[in-house]
Amino acid sequence: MNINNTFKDMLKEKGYKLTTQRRAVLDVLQNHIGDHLTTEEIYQYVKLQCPEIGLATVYRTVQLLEELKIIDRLTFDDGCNRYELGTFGEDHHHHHLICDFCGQIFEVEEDLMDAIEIQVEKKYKFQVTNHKVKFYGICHQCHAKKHPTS
Amino acid sequence: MNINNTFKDMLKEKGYKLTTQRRAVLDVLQNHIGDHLTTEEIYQYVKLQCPEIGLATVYRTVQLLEELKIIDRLTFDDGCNRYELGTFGEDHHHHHLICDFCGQIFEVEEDLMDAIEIQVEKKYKFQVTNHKVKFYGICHQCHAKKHPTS
DNA sequence: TATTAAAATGATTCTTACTATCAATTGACA
DNA sequence: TGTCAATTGATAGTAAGAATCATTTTAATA
Ligand SMILES: [Mn+2]
Ligand SMILES: [Mn+2]
Ligand SMILES: [Zn+2]
Ligand SMILES: [Zn+2]
Repeated sequence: MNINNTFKDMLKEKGYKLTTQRRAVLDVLQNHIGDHLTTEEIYQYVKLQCPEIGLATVYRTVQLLEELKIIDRLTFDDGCNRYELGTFGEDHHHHHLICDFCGQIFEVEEDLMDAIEIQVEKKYKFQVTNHKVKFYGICHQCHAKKHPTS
Repeated sequence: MNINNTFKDMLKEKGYKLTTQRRAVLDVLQNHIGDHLTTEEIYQYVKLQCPEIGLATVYRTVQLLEELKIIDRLTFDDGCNRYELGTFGEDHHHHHLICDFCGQIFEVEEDLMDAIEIQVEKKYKFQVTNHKVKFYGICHQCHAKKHPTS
C-alpha cells in the first residue's frame, strides 16, 4: 500500500481536492521519518519547496492528514502539537519514551498493547480502535551519568 | 498514608509554604474524585470557598501539586490541561477510554502495564517511572446505537 | 479545450490558555 | 511579635491555533 498513489483517492472519497500545498506538506513528513515536527517546523521545511504557502494552510493540511489517518498527532507537553507519518493501514503503533532529565524522545517499535486492549474491551465493553502511550523515566545516558560506577 | 497530614511536610521539604489558597485548591480536587477538571473549572469551584483567590494562583498551585505528584495532569486534546487527584504513593495508575462518537471519558481501574514496562526497560535500557495511556474507540452506548439489533 | 461551481489558499485578525511581572501580603521561624 | 523570604492578586503579555474573506485553483462537464 503506497500513500502517494492513494492520497488523491483518499481525498476524493471525502470530496477534497489534491493541491500542490497538500502534496508539499505530506512530502515534508515523508522526508522526516523519525522526527516529531511542530506545525511551525513543518511550515519552515515546506517553504523551501513551496515558498508561497501560508502558515494557515499548513495548520489546515496537518489537520486533514490526521483526519485521513495518514499522520499521527503527538504532544510532549511543551504546548504544541507535533506530527509524524503514521503506519498507514498497519494496526501497529509505536510508543514514545520521554526522559525526564534530558528531554530526549525515544521510539518503542513494539506495540505490545493487544493483550491489554482485549481485557479492556471485555470488561468495559469499549471497542478500542486506537491508543496513545507515553512512558516517562530515565534514559540510559542519564542513568549512566547519575551512577558512573555501576 | 493521608495527603492532608503530609501536605505541609511535602511543601516544607521543598521550602514551600502552606497557604489557605493551596489548601482550598487541593480540597476542590479531593471533593471531585472521578472528574477531570480544567484550571478554569477548579477556579470556579475554589472561589466558592475562597472568593478572593486569583486565577493565576490556581494555575500556580495546580503546577505545584503536579510537581509534588499529588495530582496528575491529563489532556484530552481539547486545548487545555485537566487535573485529577493522583493515587499518591501507590504505583497504580488508571487509564482513560475516550469515545470518538460521544466524547465521554471512562476510567480503566487496572494498570496492566507492568509486563510491557519490563520489556521496554530491558530492550531500551530506559527506567520507566510513569506512563500515560489513552484508549480511543467506541463506547458501549454508542455501539448499541449503531447496531440496535445485534 | 473552455466553462463553471465548489473547494482551497494566503493574508490577516481574533481567540484564549497560560505565563510574566510586580507591588502588597502572608506564613514560618526565631 | 518581628523579620524576611515566599506567596498572592491584578494585570499585561505571549503564542498556538482558529476564524474570516476576497482571490485563486481544482476537477468535473460540455
Ligand atoms: Mn515517533
Ligand atoms: Mn481519571
Ligand atoms: Zn536522558
Ligand atoms: Zn460514546
